[in-house]
Amino acid sequence: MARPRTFDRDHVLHAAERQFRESGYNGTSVDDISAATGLGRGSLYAAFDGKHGVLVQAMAGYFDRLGNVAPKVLAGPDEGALERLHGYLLRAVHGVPLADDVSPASDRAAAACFAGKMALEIGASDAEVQRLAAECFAVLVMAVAECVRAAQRNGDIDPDADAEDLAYLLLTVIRGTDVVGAYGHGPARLTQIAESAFALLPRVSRR
Amino acid sequence: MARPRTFDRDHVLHAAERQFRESGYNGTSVDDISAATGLGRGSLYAAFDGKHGVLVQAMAGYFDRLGNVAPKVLAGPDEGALERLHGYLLRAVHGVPLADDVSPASDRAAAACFAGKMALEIGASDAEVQRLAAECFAVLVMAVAECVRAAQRNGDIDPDADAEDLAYLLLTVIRGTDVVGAYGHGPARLTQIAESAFALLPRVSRR
DNA sequence: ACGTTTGTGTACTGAACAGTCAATAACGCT
DNA sequence: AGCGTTATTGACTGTTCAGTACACAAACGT
Repeated sequence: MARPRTFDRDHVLHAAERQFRESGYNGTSVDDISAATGLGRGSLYAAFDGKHGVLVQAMAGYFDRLGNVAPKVLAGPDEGALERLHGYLLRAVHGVPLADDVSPASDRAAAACFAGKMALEIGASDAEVQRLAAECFAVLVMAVAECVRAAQRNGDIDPDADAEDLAYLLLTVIRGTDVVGAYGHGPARLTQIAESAFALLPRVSRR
Repeated sequence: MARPRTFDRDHVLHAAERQFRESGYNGTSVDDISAATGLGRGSLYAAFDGKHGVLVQAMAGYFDRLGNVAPKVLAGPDEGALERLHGYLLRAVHGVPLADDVSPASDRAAAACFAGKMALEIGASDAEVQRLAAECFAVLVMAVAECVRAAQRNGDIDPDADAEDLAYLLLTVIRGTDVVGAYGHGPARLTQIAESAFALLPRVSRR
């Protein structure tokens, strides 16, 4: 009955996300978003309600992908849980888990957590962004904690350890590598950090 | 022979740092800096060469404080090294080590590493900021690694562990807590994360 | 006491900004 | 084929921005 939109909503939000990643929120103008997505200003306002709306909806899209991909990578039988955790840690540090469309040579900018970067930049003054980012993180904590519990059941991780605490710690390391990566350190150093964290997981009871 | 300046340079840079912390670089206008420091635009340009100059020199000031305080907290005899490491970890997570002037109830915004926040926001497009932030981090890595080596000499940490790797890991955790804090998590959670990291340090050889 | 030198405050400028609006284009239904 | 509905576009507006220029104030040497 009416004119259909000529753009793919998810594709546009993904392009906007890339732009926000590259320049930050305050460093990105509406014209930048327009250029990155190919949409005119009017369309952006009609479809997403302006700059802030684009950010919020781009974060929601990121959250959806995250909530689908990360638990899928981590969930599974108890036997391979430790190995899945290891793989996830290494991939997360290099931004692979979400990079369904990123070239094999994953770049640093794409690796850093989008939600984390936005939360650090404007989360203090933007409650909605902070809430979205916190939700993102909570989903990851649950997925990692469940994987840790699986590894505990399989006898790979000390059953006396608190699975949720370990999950928070591992994800804090991952978020930390985003910052360390921003300092200019290369993938080799980040891999080293991730491996060190993995190696320190409590493997057997020390009582 | 000429009129002396009426402001204290370090005090002004510190006020500007607080403003940058609160609003980010792109979210802070020169007028904001002017209001935060009490200096007029003209004085700011004459003394610091504009917004970018203020940032760079504020980061340099931060770097100086960091380079003086952190090694001082960590250096010392081998016997107390592990305890100093523990104390540093907890303080860093709550922003105490640099808070010479911050009220006892340290706030989250002041805790996050200034250099890390700036590097994540504009480091990708500002080589000078990235370099300064990386220097900051390098100083901390050296100080922490030296403290780890002291603890190893004292028999508190597994001598087979690579001290530098452990230092990178611990500092990555600290930087990670800056992001986790931005998600809105309280000091209790951050303390928990820091304690978990400390508890996982390799205490005895496992060969 | 005066003049030079430097710090300080304010008014100004051109550019960039976020957001709005009216005109146009494309589709499905009748 | 025509009409109503919705997407799309690009120009427009008022505001804010970083940076500059200029006038004034203060201190010291002479």
